Amino acid sequence: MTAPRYHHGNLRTALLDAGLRTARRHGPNALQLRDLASTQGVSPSAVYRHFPDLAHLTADVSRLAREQLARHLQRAADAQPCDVSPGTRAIQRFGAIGRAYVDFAVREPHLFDTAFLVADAPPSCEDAPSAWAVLNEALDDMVATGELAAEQRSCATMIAWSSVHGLASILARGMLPPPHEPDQEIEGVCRGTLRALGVRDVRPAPLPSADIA
Amino acid sequence: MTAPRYHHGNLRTALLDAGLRTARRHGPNALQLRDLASTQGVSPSAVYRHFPDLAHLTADVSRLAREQLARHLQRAADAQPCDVSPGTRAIQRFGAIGRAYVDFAVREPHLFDTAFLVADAPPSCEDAPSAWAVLNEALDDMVATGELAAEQRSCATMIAWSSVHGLASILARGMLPPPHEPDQEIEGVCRGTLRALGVRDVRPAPLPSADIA
DNA sequence: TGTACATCAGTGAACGCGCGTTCACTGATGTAC
DNA sequence: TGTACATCAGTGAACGCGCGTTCACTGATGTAC
Repeated sequence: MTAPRYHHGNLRTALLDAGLRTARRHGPNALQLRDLASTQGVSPSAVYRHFPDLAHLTADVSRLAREQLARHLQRAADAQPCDVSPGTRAIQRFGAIGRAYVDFAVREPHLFDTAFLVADAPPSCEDAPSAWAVLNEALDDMVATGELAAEQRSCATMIAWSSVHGLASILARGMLPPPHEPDQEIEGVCRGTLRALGVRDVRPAPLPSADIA
Repeated sequence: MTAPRYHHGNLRTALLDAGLRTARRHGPNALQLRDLASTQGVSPSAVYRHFPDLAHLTADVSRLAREQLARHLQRAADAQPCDVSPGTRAIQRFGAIGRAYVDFAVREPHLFDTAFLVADAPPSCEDAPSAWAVLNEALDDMVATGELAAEQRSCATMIAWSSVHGLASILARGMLPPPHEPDQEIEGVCRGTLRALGVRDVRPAPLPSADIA
């Protein structure tokens, strides 16, 4: 146990991490300046050494949530097997990303909400990694391997993102009237997305469900 | 001008209407009990004659927002021309509903947020009309006219709802990095949805943009 | 190597606010006889 | 047709709370000479 020191040493990062934990457990509305300060054993005003106000802190917590999502997507894509043709692999990676997106939302609904909250301030830097980039790289790979027609490419980002983001939102917020079978809905939507893009129906290999946070 | 009476006469409805206006202008987080009471010239405690607490009031405002959405969808479907074959008409109605869904979200983002907020209490009654029902009737019509294969029917609701809800959320919350051309994204996603469902690519007739609220 | 000093990163008390909710109450309404 | 009375729908004051933010301050750190 380290004794509490006058200088925290890493307060900014510690506040963001604590904010991410709070948001994950209780949703983005639970992000409170005084509360976060107290989790670090620090007075409320200390926060103002590192953030102009709560809105900016919140915006960065939101960004961290998006980055976690992006890493989750990237991991899912990278976990796909290599011992298949490049085209098949590209499709499998794409499918894995879509499923991981929904998986993230279902398993961490508060974090998903946090990632896409409407912020009152801009984040302090750009998303790194960026979920948007992960998706687009996967689409580019499908074009490169000839699995996705080039003339479909410009609409493909929105077609894929919309369907998967919509499904994720619907499931995460419990908007579906029961009875429903989430796994079937997910498969149905993912296969539908492939048809929308005119891509072969290849399913990704199932993954061991890795921890998210 | 009617003089303020001791008995309001219609306070419950008036509070919900005021709540809907507030939510529309400032978002669901702006719904405050004291504020709503004061818009009706009534003391805060009067609200408790009609609602157990703010959460229940909020849940009903959310329901009203969903009902407005449902009416907007129904109007769009009903405005499609009749002088075409039943199958073509069914597809056009379906397309009109999807576009109206996105149109609602883009033109009334706060109302859209309100419609799908995660409520702490149940609404006092079921949605009437219900957007879910409007969508499913349109899909049933496409099956009835032979435009949608019966074996696609079970997944069709989620395929359609997901893509359109996702696009609506993305546009309403300004999540798309510029530059973007909303109208093109909408057309792209709607046509993609038809491909996902294996339905002929028929576009709905453009509509005069009616008032929403 | 020691020391003065600027700078950085905290403290702690207070401000001002508005929130949802409760409580004992009173004014208005409608119904039974 | 008038009147007593139960019921309904409000009032108004207060409670208790916790929030974000500001301010003058002090303790710790690191650098120049």
